[in-house]
Amino acid sequence: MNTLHFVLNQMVRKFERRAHLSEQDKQALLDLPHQTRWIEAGRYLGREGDSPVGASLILSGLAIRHKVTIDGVRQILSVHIPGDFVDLESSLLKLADHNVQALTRCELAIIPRDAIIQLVDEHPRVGRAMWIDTLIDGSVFREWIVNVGRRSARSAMAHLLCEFARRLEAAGLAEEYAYELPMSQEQLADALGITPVHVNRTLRELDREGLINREKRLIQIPDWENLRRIGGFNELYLHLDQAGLTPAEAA
Amino acid sequence: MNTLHFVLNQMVRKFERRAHLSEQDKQALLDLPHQTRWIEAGRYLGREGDSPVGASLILSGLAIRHKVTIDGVRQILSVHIPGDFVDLESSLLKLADHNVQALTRCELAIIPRDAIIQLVDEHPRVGRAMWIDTLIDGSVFREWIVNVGRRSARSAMAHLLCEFARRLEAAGLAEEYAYELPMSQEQLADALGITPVHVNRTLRELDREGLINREKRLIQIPDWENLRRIGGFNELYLHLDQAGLTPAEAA
DNA sequence: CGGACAGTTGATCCCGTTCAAGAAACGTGG
DNA sequence: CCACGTTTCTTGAACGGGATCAACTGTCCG
Repeated sequence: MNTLHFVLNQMVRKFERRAHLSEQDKQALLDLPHQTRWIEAGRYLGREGDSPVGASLILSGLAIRHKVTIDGVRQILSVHIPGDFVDLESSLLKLADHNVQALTRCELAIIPRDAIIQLVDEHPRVGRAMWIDTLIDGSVFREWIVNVGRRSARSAMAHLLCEFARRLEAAGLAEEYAYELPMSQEQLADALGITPVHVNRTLRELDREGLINREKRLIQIPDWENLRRIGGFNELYLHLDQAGLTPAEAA
Repeated sequence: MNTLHFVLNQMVRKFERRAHLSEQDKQALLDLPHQTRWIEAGRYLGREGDSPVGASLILSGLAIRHKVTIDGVRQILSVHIPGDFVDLESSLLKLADHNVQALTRCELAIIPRDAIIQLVDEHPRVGRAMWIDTLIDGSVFREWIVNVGRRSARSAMAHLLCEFARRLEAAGLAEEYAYELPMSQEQLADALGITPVHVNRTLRELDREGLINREKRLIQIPDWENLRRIGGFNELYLHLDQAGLTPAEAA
């Protein structure tokens, strides 16, 4: 089984736990017209102000959403992992309000806008499952606001590392306490709303205190409970019961 | 015509511009079972961790969403005005991930969770219009991330004031350049992720420079173009073509 | 071997915080 | 209508987390 079918089937199982899908619903999902494509790191999948063309399901690799302020400072809004839809909103909103960019080399299944609209019209339950995707996205954005708005750099960094750990694990892509974080310190800075220099100091501090171990961009968390406490991380907002896979599915 | 019918009809017209609604769709929206209720300022409509009971349509007054960090600091996530649905997510997610609180005395139409689910099942087009509501919510959250993450206090404040101006005007509730902002400086601080003391200084500075005029909590904007520039405000993210009323409707 | 980029470190600066206290506005009851 | 407690707003002084600037190190890769 190739990556595409693997991810599509994971998606169907994920959606099934959100809304009761009929056999036709499931088949319609699997039959979605799409084009699979590899995208190089750094390439844009969509730009602010563009008329969007369609949604992309990430098959492998990571993508980010970001905005750039009037004076050229970037803020990363979210990081997306395989199994995530990015730009589902672009099928229903007229203009993209942010940029979507490949963080690493990515394999995508690109689904035309019209196909999504037709699917949700004819299969309301599938529409509901996708709507829930959007709702969970919103929840993650809300937590991100708290992270950049009210947490110290140290706490925000701990929170971010905890979030990645749990999301990657829930997607069946990593063990909870060890994963690769394919972001430069500059990109982490843009995610946390601080400077790269301060990211460096914050990471070293967490490392020195034994809260994380770093080996290049591999992160290993030897003291989850304390990292969780420092970040004030409570995974409720990830809605993993509806966003992730069951442990059996992830295995 | 009372407030309820006025707001419901506005909502139907708003939704009509998002998805082509049949007469039955529109009637089903108007027939939604609900209970109208007055809520005192400060009362909670829902708390983090609660099992949600249903969505609320704001008929009058303002409501906010917020979260509180582990060390007791509050971050306001959004401010909602009449015509907004709050907690639409609560109908589809199992646990509330944030608090919803009345900012002023509020009149609400509370719609039970089951009624919403049934409505969107039987009327997919209505579901799509509501989904778009969620998507726009998400867009506003994203801009909020930029505001607390990457803008100076001065710029963030200017941006917030611009956002309120445009949203209130689009809802037909204020002229663009003058409106009441019924928030204490402490609440503004929690929205911007800064301290109340600094809110005070920031507001006075904008005032002194002639970018805003304040009379108690009335804000008047004599120099829109400059305030917009300082805030880096670009209303694209509000998706007003789908979120607001046409000028004729707002009148 | 060399050039580019990511990571590291030190010195100095500043935006926003903290603490404190006074002034104004507001609601409430007599 | 005034007295008075409470909340909100305002202002000053000192402090600190993170920014800024700059230089150096390591690493990858053609």
